[in-house]
Amino acid sequence: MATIGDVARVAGVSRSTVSYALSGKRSLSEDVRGRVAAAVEQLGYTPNAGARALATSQTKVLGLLAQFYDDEFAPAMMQYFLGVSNTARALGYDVLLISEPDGPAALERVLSSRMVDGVVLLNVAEQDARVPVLQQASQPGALVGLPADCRGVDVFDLDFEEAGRLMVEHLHRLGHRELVLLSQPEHVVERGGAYVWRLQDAAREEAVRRGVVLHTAYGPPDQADVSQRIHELLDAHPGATGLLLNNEAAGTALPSVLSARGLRAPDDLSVVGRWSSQFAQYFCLPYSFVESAPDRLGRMAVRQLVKRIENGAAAASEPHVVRLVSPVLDDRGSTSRRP
Amino acid sequence: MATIGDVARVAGVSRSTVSYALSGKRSLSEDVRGRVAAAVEQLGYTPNAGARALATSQTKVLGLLAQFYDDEFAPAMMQYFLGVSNTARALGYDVLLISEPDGPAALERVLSSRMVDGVVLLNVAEQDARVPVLQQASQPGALVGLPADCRGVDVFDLDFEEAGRLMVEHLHRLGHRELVLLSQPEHVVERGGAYVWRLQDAAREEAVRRGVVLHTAYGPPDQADVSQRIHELLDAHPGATGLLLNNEAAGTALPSVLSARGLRAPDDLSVVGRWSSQFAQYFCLPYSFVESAPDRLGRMAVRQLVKRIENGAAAASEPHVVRLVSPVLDDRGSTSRRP
DNA sequence: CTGAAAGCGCTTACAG
DNA sequence: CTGAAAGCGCTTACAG
Repeated sequence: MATIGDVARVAGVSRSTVSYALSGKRSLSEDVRGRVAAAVEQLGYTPNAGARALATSQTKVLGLLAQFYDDEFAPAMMQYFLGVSNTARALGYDVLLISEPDGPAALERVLSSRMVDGVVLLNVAEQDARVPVLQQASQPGALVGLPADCRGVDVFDLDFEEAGRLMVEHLHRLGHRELVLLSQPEHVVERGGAYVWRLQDAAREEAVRRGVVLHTAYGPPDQADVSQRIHELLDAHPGATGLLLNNEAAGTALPSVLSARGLRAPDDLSVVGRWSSQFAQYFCLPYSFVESAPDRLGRMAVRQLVKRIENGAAAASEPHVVRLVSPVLDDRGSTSRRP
Repeated sequence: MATIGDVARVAGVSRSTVSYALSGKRSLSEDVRGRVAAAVEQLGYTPNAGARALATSQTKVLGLLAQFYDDEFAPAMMQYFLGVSNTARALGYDVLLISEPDGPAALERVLSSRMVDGVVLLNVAEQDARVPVLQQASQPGALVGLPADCRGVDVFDLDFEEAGRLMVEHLHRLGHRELVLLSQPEHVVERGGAYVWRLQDAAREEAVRRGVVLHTAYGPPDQADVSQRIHELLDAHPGATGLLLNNEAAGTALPSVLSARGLRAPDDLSVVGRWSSQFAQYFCLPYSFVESAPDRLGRMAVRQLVKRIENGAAAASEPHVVRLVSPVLDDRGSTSRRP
């Protein structure tokens, strides 16, 4: 592997000159610049990333911490990855993917060994053991998900309260007075998936405010039973004219459930889900939904993170942000005036 | 941030002694070992990964190259990631996630800058521009997917030919004589997704061999039309008693299509898919399927890759492998004797 | 406009 | 059993 010394020798200049030629940090004569470029070309020289990191204390790598659970397929995760990865590259950073079960330990490891200039935490729970680790670290971090303690970190998330209100409001305006909300399985909530109850609680409050009856339920522990759960809910609440889904698997199962019951959306039942447009597209979901915009959240998190990394002292004094993205309803025609 | 020099000072030993104490590469007195441990503890010392990489020429990082396409949701991708990431960590490696659209350039970049000790290529197409880049590199690589040219790389993939034969054989044994196979959209094939026709061609040959009529079709370019495509196929081939799916979206859409037609599996139609068990579980797919085992393939690829990285000279002489994993049919009861 | 030199934080022969 | 020193491949003040 060619080193900067090899390039210098071939070009007949010093190593520092090669370095400056590559970084453009000082002006060089046409002649020297040309000789260096030729030598680089000839030797196929690429700077060694490790050596550069050691000299500059900058790795140009971002850590991406994802939490996986055996009982989750996490279909939105991929979109987060893409949003983070693409944005990072556009800003000159690579992404180190950390998916260890023990998130706090993994975070501590990559941070203290200086493998990364900053981190993005995905799937942040309300009480998330990774957050205090990050708060102690010298590198900045951006979170996707809303923890109880947001000090010293930048936070991005969908405004799930607003999403809950939006879903209820939308159907109330169409004349519906009795709704059912099916959320993720309860174990998602138990491990700190605060977004589930943030949406649910807000939907409940909005329902009360508007005089709408709202029945709420969690998805079954095993997604295989989700069709049955939907059947049970519709059986239990025959007066309900609207179904709200905060559960991707329920969305994919719903067409056959409705078909089995001889129901059609929106004629017999109005339906609103909450998932990403990529998810809707891939699984051909014919329902209106609140867009959860995972790619956008990933992008926002990385932008803010890189800004903090590169602004150095200036950024350190800038206040940290908590940005809750307003949900947008993508109307696919699965809701209509109450029959 | 504490350095090895700080630890040495606090422990009252030399920096090399600290290094040896940490690596265990030479025996030290109880006393010294204890003092070093105490100093490390007291200072919260973690070795700087970049400095270590520079000194050892080993980054302990693996590159993971994934190709994403706008028209794909790639539900299996996540399982590959998990298989790769978990196995890598278990073997002491971190994973750099590379998802740039220009795969060959990205590969060249991380390889020549020595950011990684080796790479795993996902989604390898038959003619894959990343493969020649890898073949020129000094680091080893493992592929998931079967390229035309396998020289100098280790290759892992599901045996899609065998999968195609297995699906046909299974239904033929149950007395079925006319089948329909719905594959991925054609654009997946066009960009080199050889696995699509590897399965399809083998299924065709097996059908001919067994005297079974096999109708084949690609999924629609837009997955949103997949339900309609299934309807069309069933309309066009009323005599078909078995449906084979090499298309995840078709699997999730099928329940409502069957329901709409008043059909039931396996009473009216036998169904066999090809996807991962995680996919089947999350989307509650009630059909028998050939397990595509993405996590297992990821694991195998990483194991082989790490073996090559760490065996050094010994591994270089070892022949490269092309391992096609035999498919396994997970019987969920969606097939039965021909009515 | 260019170069010699120090330094980033490790590891590992070499020496005792 | 332990230490002084060289070296990994860069960058960047410092000097001219």
